[in-house]
Amino acid sequence: MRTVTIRDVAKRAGVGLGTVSRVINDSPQVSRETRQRVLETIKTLNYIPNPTARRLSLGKTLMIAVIVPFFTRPSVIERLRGVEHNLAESEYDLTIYNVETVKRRDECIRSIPRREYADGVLIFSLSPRDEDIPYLQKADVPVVLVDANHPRLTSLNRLIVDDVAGGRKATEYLINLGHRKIGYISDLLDNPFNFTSSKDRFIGYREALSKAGIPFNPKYHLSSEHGRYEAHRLAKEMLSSDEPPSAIFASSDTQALGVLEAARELGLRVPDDLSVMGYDDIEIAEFLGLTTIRQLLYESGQRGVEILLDTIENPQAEPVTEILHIELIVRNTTISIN
Amino acid sequence: MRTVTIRDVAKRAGVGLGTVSRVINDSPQVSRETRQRVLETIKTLNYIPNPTARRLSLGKTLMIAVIVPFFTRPSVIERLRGVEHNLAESEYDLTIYNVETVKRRDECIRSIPRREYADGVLIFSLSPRDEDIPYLQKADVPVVLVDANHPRLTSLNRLIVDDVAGGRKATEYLINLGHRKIGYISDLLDNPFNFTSSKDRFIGYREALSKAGIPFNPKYHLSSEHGRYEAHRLAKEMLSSDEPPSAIFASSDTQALGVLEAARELGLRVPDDLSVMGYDDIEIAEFLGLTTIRQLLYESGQRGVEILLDTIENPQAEPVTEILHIELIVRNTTISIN
DNA sequence: CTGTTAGCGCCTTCAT
DNA sequence: ATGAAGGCGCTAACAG
Repeated sequence: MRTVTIRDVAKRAGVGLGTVSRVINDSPQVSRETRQRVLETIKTLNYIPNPTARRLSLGKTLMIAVIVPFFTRPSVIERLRGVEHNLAESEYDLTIYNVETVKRRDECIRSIPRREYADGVLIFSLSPRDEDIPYLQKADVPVVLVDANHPRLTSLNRLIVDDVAGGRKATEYLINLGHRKIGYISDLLDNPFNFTSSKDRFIGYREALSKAGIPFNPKYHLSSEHGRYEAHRLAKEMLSSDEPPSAIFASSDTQALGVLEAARELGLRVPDDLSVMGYDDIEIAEFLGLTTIRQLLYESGQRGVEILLDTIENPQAEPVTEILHIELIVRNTTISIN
Repeated sequence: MRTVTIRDVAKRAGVGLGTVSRVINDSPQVSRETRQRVLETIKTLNYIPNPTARRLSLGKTLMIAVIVPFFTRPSVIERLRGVEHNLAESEYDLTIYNVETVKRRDECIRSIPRREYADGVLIFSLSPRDEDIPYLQKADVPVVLVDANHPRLTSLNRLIVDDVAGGRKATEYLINLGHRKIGYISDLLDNPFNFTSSKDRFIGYREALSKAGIPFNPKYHLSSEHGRYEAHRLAKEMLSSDEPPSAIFASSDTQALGVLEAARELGLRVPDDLSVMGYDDIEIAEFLGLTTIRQLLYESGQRGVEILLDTIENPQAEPVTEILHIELIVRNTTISIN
């Protein structure tokens, strides 16, 4: 049972294989009846064009690659949902390059953005480092950085999240509620993946404090690997100290969950004894009534694809730089202590 | 800046392009020094073999396709995590075919399991229907059904979840706690995607009731589309009736969240006024202390890949049929009313 | 409108 | 050990 090729169809339909190709590709220059005949034998032979051969011949991969770190994190999934939505109707397939190690991060960033691998590449949340620049600059396919940035990469499309502003907004909100002892629990500020969001949010946090004349207390910043359990541990530590904070700002909703768990464990009522705020507004945040900073995750995926497809169609276009909108979502894990 | 091909390398290195190919593919029959020279020019030319061309020439796609419905649902993600984990080290790339419409479901099931598209296919949670059988039977690549089944498809590898047993287990547990009025909230039992889990769990639920001599009350079964909001609505309806249930079994944890919300809204305390149990044991279940039935989601993805890769290597092997383990996880949304 | 032909980039067999 | 040539299945340009 050999695979049916275009040649079989041509022979069976009594036409040249160019004609079959034309039919497949909806070329207008085929007579109605020939097309009909070809279509029929395609059906009876159960023929499907070989995508690999098409790709080679077209010189296109018909694939969009997305390089994402830890693709099972809720915030990442939300972005991917947006990507998928806008890609489903297109002619492109989606390949996901999941990055969970630094080695793989480097490999992906350096080797995937090439014509041989994809017709367009989305890079999520992995800000290029100086060493990556040359690879990205000579990328011969459209690239969109989403939630990632590098000042020198103005040649790439970028959807930037202003995490400094987000951190500031969150902290200012807590300050306005009367909080003075505000903890910040985050993942590692400096990390080999070059995730910058926690660091930027920290900068915003510091700025807000400073603007309000509140000195920064190093005891109020604890960090470790990302995760609910880790955040749980850190929060417990921070809340068990001599002078525990009255509010904790976690650098993601997932980590905020850990903070909530720690509070529960220590018998602290939220928000009465402790205000908690997260970041991202993932789906579960609403269920939990978690106050948080919403970033448009789903939309960032959608918009990223949009820009990518535009750039594929029109490679000469000026690279796009957009700042993604963020928004404070007040729910009921935060309370005024005035 | 044309793409560098194997020919450029050959010319530059002063060898035939066959030799370059041999070097790329670690053929032993290349002299040390020639290999060295080729390797060097590969590096200086920054050459990467074109995967599309390799695929065509090898007659392999080097891709594993996974067909999944609603890939952003937590339970699905968990399975995909397992897949990704076991695939990362292999030579295969992962393409995800996300199914959110019936049309797409049929297209994917019928056209993806072919040599032209992938070297192996995983199908998650989409049980084939009779009409799909011929397509699947003549699939010329290894296929693994995970959480999906069809009695007549013994030629395919299958990882089966015994949802009848799961539904029975959940219901028996509630009965043992003294509950007699037990609601079941689920998605549509008959649906065009042919998801069978809710229906099977319902069967188990009915079996358990019947075994305990409890007549089935149709008012205690409500169903609609899948989702937290939908389940919320159904639960509210059921709990607002004349004779509300003392326990509700939801056909997924996500839906159990909706039930919890409804209870909260109606001022019912969980578990004192209402016992709630879910299904799946997704990550958030632990955080919420939700009693549930755990299925090995992550492991099912891993095992699926394992079987797939084995079958690719050894296509003659007998198809595997395994029943995935389930387990009752008791937490604190359920209570005895004896 | 349609058949024929020359690649697309790589792998593999066949001589050498 | 290595070079040359044929072929993987398809598209597109060229004749007719």
